[in-house]
Amino acid sequence: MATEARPGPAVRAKDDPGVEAWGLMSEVFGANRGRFIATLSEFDLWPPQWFALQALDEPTPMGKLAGMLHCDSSNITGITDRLEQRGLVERRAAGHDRRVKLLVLTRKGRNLRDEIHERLSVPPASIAELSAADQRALRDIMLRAVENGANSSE
Amino acid sequence: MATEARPGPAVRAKDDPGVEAWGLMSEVFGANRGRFIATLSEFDLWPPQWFALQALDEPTPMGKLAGMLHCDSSNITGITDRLEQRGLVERRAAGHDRRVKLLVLTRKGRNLRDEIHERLSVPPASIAELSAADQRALRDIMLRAVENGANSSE
DNA sequence: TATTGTTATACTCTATAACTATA
DNA sequence: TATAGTTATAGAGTATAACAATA
Repeated sequence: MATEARPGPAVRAKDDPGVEAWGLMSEVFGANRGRFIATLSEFDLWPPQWFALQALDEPTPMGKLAGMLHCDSSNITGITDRLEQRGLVERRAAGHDRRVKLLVLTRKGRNLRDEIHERLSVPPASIAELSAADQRALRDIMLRAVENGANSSE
Repeated sequence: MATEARPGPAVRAKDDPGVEAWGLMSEVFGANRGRFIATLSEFDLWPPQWFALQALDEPTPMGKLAGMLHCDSSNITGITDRLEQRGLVERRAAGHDRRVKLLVLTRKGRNLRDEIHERLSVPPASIAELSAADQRALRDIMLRAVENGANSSE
């Protein structure tokens, strides 16, 4: 059996622009991790608490939030407790099913979410220093990528 | 003082391709979080352990690794303990300064790092389904971005 | 004196399993 | 019976402060 006959992913990577692009994107994102953590820490938020605030665009059952955060439902209890103590979210009855509790952002929670979102939306130097043409091209490609994601099964 | 006179970041965002591009990149990355966590979990690794394996390209003082992972040195002790128990890294004397301990990947650690890297390097559908031209353009733009990052102070 | 890595402490996140209350 | 959320538990990550060994 000739192992060279059918190149594996590691070999293909060098010729595959998609793999290369994804690797470079990961690098740019990795370089941004420090600022991300530092920003949340300024607001006394742990990453999962931020993910929760960000996910609560509309009243959301706790179990559904667990799915969005890719964690067990039991964790959502604690995360919610701490956000609720700070007055950032509320537990609300669901009406149709008395087992379900809907999480809702308070006014204070919405304000905090918007403030942090604005801070994190500032692009890092690696992106901000691209030429205007590159920035526009990148935006357009990413728009198409997000469309792909929306149509994907996952 | 007219608050409308000088639009803030939130207003600028809609006209700024860099901000838009960064926001969309964040969206693509966020959508990939589930696969990232699931992949590490397959190998019984927590994210910080993976970041450590990934950072250890060469023998590295523990304090320097703490800087790379943006955490306190005291955490590196525990993370290293667990990686060392599994035979993935080694603590080695530094020679010139007997306070310093260098962390080195073992053969087993290098193999595991390469295997995981190969898995994570597969682009998500949102990127893989872009046209060949878009993938090449994205790769080229990201190459310039990474260059920017390398030249940046941060 | 200052620095490297460790230990002790306290808090948060994480999954699993057992539980309550609903359905 | 099955499901939504809680509690209990144990292991992992996190920062702070105090410490030993070394510089």
